[in-house]
Amino acid sequence: MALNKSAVVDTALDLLHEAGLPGMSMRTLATRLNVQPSALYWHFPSKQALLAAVAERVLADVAPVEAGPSAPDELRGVARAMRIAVAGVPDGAEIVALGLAAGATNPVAGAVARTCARHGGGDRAAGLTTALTAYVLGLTIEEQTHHNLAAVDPSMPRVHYDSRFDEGLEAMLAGVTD
Amino acid sequence: MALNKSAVVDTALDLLHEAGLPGMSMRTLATRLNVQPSALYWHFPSKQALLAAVAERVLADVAPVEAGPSAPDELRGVARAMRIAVAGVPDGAEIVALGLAAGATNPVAGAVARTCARHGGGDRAAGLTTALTAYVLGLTIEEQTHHNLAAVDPSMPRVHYDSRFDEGLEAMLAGVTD
DNA sequence: ACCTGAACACCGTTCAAGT
DNA sequence: ACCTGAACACCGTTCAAGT
Repeated sequence: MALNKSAVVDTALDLLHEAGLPGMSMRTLATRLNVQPSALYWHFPSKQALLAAVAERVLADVAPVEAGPSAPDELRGVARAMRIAVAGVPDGAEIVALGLAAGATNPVAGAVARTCARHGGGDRAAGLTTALTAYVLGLTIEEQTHHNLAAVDPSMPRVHYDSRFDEGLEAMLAGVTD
Repeated sequence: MALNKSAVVDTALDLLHEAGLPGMSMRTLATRLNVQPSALYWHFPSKQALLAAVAERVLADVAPVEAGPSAPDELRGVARAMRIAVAGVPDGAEIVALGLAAGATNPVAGAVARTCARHGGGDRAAGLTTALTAYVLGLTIEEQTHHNLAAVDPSMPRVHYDSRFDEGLEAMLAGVTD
């Protein structure tokens, strides 16, 4: 049975769930696929390109947001959908940041555009997309890094990122008056 | 002349400015310091601990923000000061995210607290700190990753992150009504 | 077209031993 | 206390050669 891109991405996601990014080397990936490491380079030009493909898979799993009663309600839903997809795979936030930097299409952009079409404020769509995306990725990168550090050093204080995420999101949506 | 922590951090920052994170290995660092790689492990328990110390140095360079006429004005200044410090060193955003995850004190927290003390809204101080910090780091990580990719593949389309940063920041401060 | 085998040029980290 | 020397167990990537 021949190797192909999507089988490689599948197995990469398996390894990520088992041991995170440090456990997913081109060599462990090749071993899992019963192939030599060099075989992967026929399908992907580099590990970064492979990770970008993983990022696109993760982004494809961002749940669509149905129409809501207000713009803040819908945008809250968009941000949470992005966070759930990205936090669902170990080191997923870092991988998705790489993917977006490499030019992957950001599903938040379309969702924000639809919200602005329904509730107005289309002139701020680009800014809102940047703000929500960078916020979700920034906080989740910190969270997943913290998780990796705490796994090695259990004396580290626990931090509750889910409630911090909601707090920060509400502050963003509320804005600052004066 | 004996080695010490701050000399190691100094030289690490030199190497980061010359070649970014990929160019700053424990081995290149040791070579630059005329020492064996293993010598570094007397001063720092791991490379991550060393990078956390680099992060604290970067965070110490966040410029303090003077009192302004309004809360949004001050918070804009806080976010920009954070961005300037972090974007000023190659791969600085990723390093600072690691530092914060490891427990470094975030200068944005104090600055936001002072702004809330002056202009009110102290109940949102924690949320605003989380929102501004994660936003700055998230966008700057994407930017610096994009920069590293474009250095290897010059056919990549350029992106202007400075204007995107301002757009996203204004959207955050404005908030979403309805 | 797709993969093997073998190598190249690196990594972070450990640890006995020196001074 | 502070560092050397040498090793261990890995990396990503390349490339001739096979099928």
